[in-house]
Amino acid sequence: MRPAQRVVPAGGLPAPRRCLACDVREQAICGGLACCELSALQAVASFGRVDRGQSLFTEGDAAAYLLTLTEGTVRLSKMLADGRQQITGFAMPGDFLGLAFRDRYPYSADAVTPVAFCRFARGRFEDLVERHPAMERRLLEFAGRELALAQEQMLLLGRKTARERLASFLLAMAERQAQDDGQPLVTLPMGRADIGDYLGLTIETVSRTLSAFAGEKLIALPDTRHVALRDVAALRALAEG
Amino acid sequence: MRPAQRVVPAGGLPAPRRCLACDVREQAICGGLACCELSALQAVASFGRVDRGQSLFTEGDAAAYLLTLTEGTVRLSKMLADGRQQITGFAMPGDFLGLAFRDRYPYSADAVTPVAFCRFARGRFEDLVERHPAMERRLLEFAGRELALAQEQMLLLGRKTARERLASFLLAMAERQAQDDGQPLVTLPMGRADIGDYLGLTIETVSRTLSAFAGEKLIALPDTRHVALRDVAALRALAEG
DNA sequence: CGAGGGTTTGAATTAGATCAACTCTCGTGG
DNA sequence: CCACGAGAGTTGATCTAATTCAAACCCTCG
Repeated sequence: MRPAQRVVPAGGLPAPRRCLACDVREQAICGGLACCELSALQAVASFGRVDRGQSLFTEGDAAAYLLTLTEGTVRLSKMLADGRQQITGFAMPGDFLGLAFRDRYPYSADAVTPVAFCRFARGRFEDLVERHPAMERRLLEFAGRELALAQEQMLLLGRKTARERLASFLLAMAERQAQDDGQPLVTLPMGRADIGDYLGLTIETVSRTLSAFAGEKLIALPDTRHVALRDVAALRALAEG
Repeated sequence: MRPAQRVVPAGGLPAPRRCLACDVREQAICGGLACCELSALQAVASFGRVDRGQSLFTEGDAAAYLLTLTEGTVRLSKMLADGRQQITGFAMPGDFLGLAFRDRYPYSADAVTPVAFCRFARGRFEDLVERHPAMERRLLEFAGRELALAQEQMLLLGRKTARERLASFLLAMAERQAQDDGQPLVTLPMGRADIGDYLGLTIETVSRTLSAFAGEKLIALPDTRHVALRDVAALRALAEG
């Protein structure tokens, strides 16, 4: 893991307007809250940024803060004693980090790109949640979605082949970046190593499989950070077995 | 995918006393509720049983009911088009089924042993939850725990070897059956096929690995449904990499 | 006693990992 | 401006853990 986090105080908007101006408010837990709830939330929030490669928090640390991601991509990962790691997910703008509500973070969160976030002190956030059932409902909704994703990923990791895993991954990324044109162009914010650690594969297998897909005209690889899905139907058939 | 569920109306205790007499109330979502909440919950509950091998619900079905398991073991699984399946978890007494709160069940639930449960119609349950924030909090707590378990399982499926998976599984089962004596005797309610589908392995690999553990005196196998953990420390070392 | 499920054990096969070499890109400094 | 080096990605050859295929084995139950 790289150097620790250094939270940069936000410049820009004056505090009272910040949440209302937030791009990701509707997708985030802040969405659908009454305006008094929103301002209560804003009162316990602080805004921050970290550079690519820096850590937001580390597995096993005391869980002092909960975060809503507003810009960038974050890698969530768990590690074994000997250094093998599994990425359990990638968080993107609007996602909430810290849903498990445990004393210690059960996974690490590292910035894959430059990242901006809203940070809530855990104790104050929990008090707030206790007083506002609407927030609790919203969190439960988020947790349910996460849980369904996690179960989908277990199916992938336990039973799918390398080709099926990559096909599933590309389709999931396309869906998240949802521009529903005929041939989606997916941007990969993370490198091959992170894709491998997410799919339970090695770098080499990821690279080989993508090359194979390109050879079969299922995708095109204009550069290492972009994938054009040329045959979504075939990819979907692969992904579902 | 055996015959469908047939809910047997509960005999036994008269309705008003049922929840108060329930063995699993403290572990289940029903625990820690005020007594008025408990009786509201009881009002929308019906009790049922199914035999081993029967299905409680199937992936993709409309999610009409949510359940609390009171006796027995349930297998939760997702399937690919060609029949490969991944078991995402085993539910035991006190566990709640249906946390994802989606319109359709995202996985199937099948009885591994004879099973008894409390069943709540989804709509009525959600109304109830809306009116009782304490229940919402309790559900969030359950969802957080499930999420942490799912992430742990992703690490297992993505990065652990067969030996490490089996060691982790045996320790987790021992913990769940928590009788903290020196050499825990674990009962396996499920067969080798289910263990394999849970750990992302084949029946043969499960069987071979257990035999190898027995050969190394890490465990003893008095019969196929029981495992005595003879060297917990070594198993733990294995499980953590 | 014999049939049938679940389990174990053995031999052959293979998907993906590992080890290794090479390429490409990009940023730095001579 | 170009040489250089570092990091990321690709490609190739080999190896291996786990799967697959196959054959017992061993209970339980009619």
